[in-house]
Amino acid sequence: MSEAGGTDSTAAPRRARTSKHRRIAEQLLNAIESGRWRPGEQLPSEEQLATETASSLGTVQRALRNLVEMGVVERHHGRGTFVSGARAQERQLRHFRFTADGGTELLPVYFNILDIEITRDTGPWKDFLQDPTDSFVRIRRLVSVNKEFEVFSEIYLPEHRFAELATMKTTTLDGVSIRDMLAERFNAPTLNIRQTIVCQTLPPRVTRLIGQPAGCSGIVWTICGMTYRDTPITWQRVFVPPSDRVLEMGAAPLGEGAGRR
Amino acid sequence: MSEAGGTDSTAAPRRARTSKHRRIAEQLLNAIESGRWRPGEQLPSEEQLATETASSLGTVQRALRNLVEMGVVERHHGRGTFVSGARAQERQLRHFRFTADGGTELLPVYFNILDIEITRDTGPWKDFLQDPTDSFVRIRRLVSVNKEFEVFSEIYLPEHRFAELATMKTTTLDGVSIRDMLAERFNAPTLNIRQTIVCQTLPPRVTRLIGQPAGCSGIVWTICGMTYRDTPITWQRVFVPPSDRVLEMGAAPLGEGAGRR
DNA sequence: GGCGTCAACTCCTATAGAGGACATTGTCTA
DNA sequence: TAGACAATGTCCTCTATAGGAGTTGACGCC
Repeated sequence: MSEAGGTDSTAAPRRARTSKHRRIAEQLLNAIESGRWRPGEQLPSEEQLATETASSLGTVQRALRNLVEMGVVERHHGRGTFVSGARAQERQLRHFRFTADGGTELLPVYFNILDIEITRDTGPWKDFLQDPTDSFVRIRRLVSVNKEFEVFSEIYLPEHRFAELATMKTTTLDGVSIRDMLAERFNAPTLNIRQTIVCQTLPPRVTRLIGQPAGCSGIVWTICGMTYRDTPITWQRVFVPPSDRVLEMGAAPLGEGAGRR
Repeated sequence: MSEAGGTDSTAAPRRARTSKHRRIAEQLLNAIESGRWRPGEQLPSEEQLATETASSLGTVQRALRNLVEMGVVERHHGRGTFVSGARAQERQLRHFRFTADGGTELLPVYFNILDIEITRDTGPWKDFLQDPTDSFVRIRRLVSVNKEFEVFSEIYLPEHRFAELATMKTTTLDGVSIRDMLAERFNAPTLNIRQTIVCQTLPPRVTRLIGQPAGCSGIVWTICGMTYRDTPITWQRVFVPPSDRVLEMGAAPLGEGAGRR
């Protein structure tokens, strides 16, 4: 693990403030975050990590189990431990999706980028994203849900980390999930979210865009996205017009066996 | 553990289909579910459980850690392991709450029961609740959010388990959180939920009740509640009129250290 | 009574080791 | 060539043990 850089942080300090398995998890998290292993790549084996961190197998296993819970890595019996990729769709689905009635059928969604710009506008995103320069990348999109109705979405990201986005051609992002792209190209998977909803009259600029009558009520849905270490990365606001289609907000199943019956 | 009744389910079967720590967790879950220990009560110590289940400390600890994640028990260093009570408010708050803008200030909520009845009506709740007799207890309430606006809520519960509810005086439930009551009186804490929202014109019967103009749009919010073993217990539909107040849908933090920075 | 000390009880962390189960790969045989 | 087989690498489970750390209550002392 010494490649991870700097002093060996698993060395027991004079007065350990955290447990060893936490330190190991923390250290692996650092390495993954810094791109030491890319999404989909395999981590060293338990045994190897144990010798590298001078700890026993059980301790390493506990650290790894913890990372699994956080959604950072995946473990496969007999194969190995891998950095969770953007392909971990189940986790994405967990967050939210549009479904037909009953929640059985998942509706397809098509993205269409309007613009990508750097803005210094202030708003609720400023407090959440905490960009040192108070400058943000804003992506505005029209999202078509099953070609039945449209939804307007704007995403704000801290410029100091995602400035590169503003230089990208909008066409390269068309049809792509922003979250997948952040995970793959910026090593910033969305691991956790906070979301709020409000029912309000939609602003005229929005109703015009999504082809709804002026003064129409709708849902204003705010999604704050966080990556490793609960670092805020996205502040997204989605304007949803009235419709029969159901918006499903998935809750995470808890515990090892919470999913099964 | 032999008090838990029946054959000792921790005995290793000829061909173990699950791991021992899972069996232990399962068994403790059964005991808690059947009221062997009430919410707030203390479980036997790790050591005692280990001898009772003829397993080692580490195995019992793993089972207990699992139950903690599922929200079934709480452990306190130096004190013991306790069945999670309805007082585990953090878990409740995790689910959803109304807040003032910014999500900082939590708005108080006042319940007012309209009626409690047994119904054989069919609807989406039928598929979810799976009552063998297709009979349900329905509780309808008016909920005042900070005395600013009102919300209409109807909850359906399977009759075979909650028939007793229909015999209760509405006044005994006034002002009480249904979820807390289910946890305390029926030993059925809400451990997990699935929720969906739709923006639609509210039905006239609802707008009349909550003092909104006819034809008014609003959020129809459906919350499916589950208890131990993901057993469905509540199907709730809430009608929320337009307002500036924010509905916050909490997501569970994942992993042991997901909360900290 | 108030206060400190101590013992008992609890959970928490960590170790070393054994064996099992699953996946992959390469080799050998029919 | 196709299939059986073995070897290897990996995670998974479980055991037994040791010590540390937080909590509580009893006891004795001032």
